[in-house]
Amino acid sequence: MPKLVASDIATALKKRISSGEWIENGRIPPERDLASEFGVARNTMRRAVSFLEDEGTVVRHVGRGTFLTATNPASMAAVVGRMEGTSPADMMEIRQLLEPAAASFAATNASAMELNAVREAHRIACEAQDMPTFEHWDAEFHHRIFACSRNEFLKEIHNLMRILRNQAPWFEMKKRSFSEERRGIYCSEHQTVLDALLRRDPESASQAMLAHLKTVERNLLGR
Amino acid sequence: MPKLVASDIATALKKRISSGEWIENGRIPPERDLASEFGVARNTMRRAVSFLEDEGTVVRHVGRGTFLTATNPASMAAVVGRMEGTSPADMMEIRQLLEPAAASFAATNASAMELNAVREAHRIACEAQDMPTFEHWDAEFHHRIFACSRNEFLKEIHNLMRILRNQAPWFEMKKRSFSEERRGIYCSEHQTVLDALLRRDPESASQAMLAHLKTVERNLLGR
DNA sequence: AGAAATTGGCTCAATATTGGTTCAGGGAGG
DNA sequence: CCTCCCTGAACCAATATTGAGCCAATTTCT
Repeated sequence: MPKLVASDIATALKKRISSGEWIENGRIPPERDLASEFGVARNTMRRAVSFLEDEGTVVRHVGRGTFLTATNPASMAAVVGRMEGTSPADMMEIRQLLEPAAASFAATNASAMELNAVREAHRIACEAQDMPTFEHWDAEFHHRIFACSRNEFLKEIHNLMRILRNQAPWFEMKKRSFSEERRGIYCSEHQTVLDALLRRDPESASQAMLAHLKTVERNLLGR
Repeated sequence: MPKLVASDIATALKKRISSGEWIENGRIPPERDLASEFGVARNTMRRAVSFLEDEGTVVRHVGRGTFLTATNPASMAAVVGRMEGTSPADMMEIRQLLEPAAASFAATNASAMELNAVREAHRIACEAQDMPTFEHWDAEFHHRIFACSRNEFLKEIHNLMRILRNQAPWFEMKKRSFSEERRGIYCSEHQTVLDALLRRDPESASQAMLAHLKTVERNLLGR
């Protein structure tokens, strides 16, 4: 039997990590525990963990413990936290990437019932008499298109964008950029998108959505 | 068994919350009760609850109790929760939308230093002797490309994907799909992307990245 | 209205956990 | 014999948990 050296322990550790066992809190057991579990001295285990540390797989803090990088639950919350500072310009850029694709997916995947829901949101938005109502059904129109994209991840990203858009920097911006004329333009552009969806034409749907988003961006960011 | 720390309690709490046990009043038990139930001191439970508070999962009122939030932060947490169930197929679809764009942005926006960082990650990945190391620097390569895309929102979405990819359903899949031959292919594809970035050629960078992602998807989902 | 109980907010000293470091010894292989 | 690496132990410094007490806001009971 080959002798156990630190680098062997390191690869054994990596295997354990890959097994996902410690993913939960992103924290791996104390060196002393690991050492006894693997049947080696703490010194050896320390050197093994040091390999992982050099690789960047792991970070250590005196008194706190050793943590997997980019996996701890706090990081998820941190991501969301940082997202709250997203600039409208950045988000609009990404919307122009995702939303035409969502429209394209919807054109091929949506059920008749789902398309009806999209049409309904469009109709109510067009008939809305005040800005909050219009805005709500405008958002709903976009949301329902994502809803029939058949991609859960895409849907959740849109939910994120939706939440972010209801926060501080957007609120004023939307108010500033709104006008009766623009509402009319939005409605007709939505109509174009909707028509493409009903024709089951992914390419047109994607193009129409992109055109619409460019209009929105122009109004919002004032170019 | 490793010691129970506040963050562990926090994740345990989150589980209890998402199990819907306290949904009725939207109120969770007093700290003192929770502390004794989980077998920790009140101070520790307080710190655990503070995590949830920071995340916005919960609001506290002196004399009244602690309540689940029905507003923005909670829905944000819900989004994150639902995202954890994202299927690899869905995510790969979105990666193919976002990552070529990131590469394209990077080609035009990256500083020379940032490109060096990308090259460095590529080099280490190519020289890696074992799978975890390769995987780490492979991920780092992609991450650094996003890092110089100059779009904060895009970067954060990628952070999300990165975290999700470190969770359960992906682990086996990655292990299954790995082979020495494939590693070689990935390295050469990365090289193509890197070359395009260094040439400052957005179009080629985007195409190369897309081609790479299609390879990854094929290997991962087994077509 | 007023008293009592409940509940979160806060502080503090004592204790425990955990990574960081060092050192003396032992065993395997050249 | 010498080198290399592991073992075992002790101690340090950073951080966390404990357990207790008191306060302030709120609710509930009298």
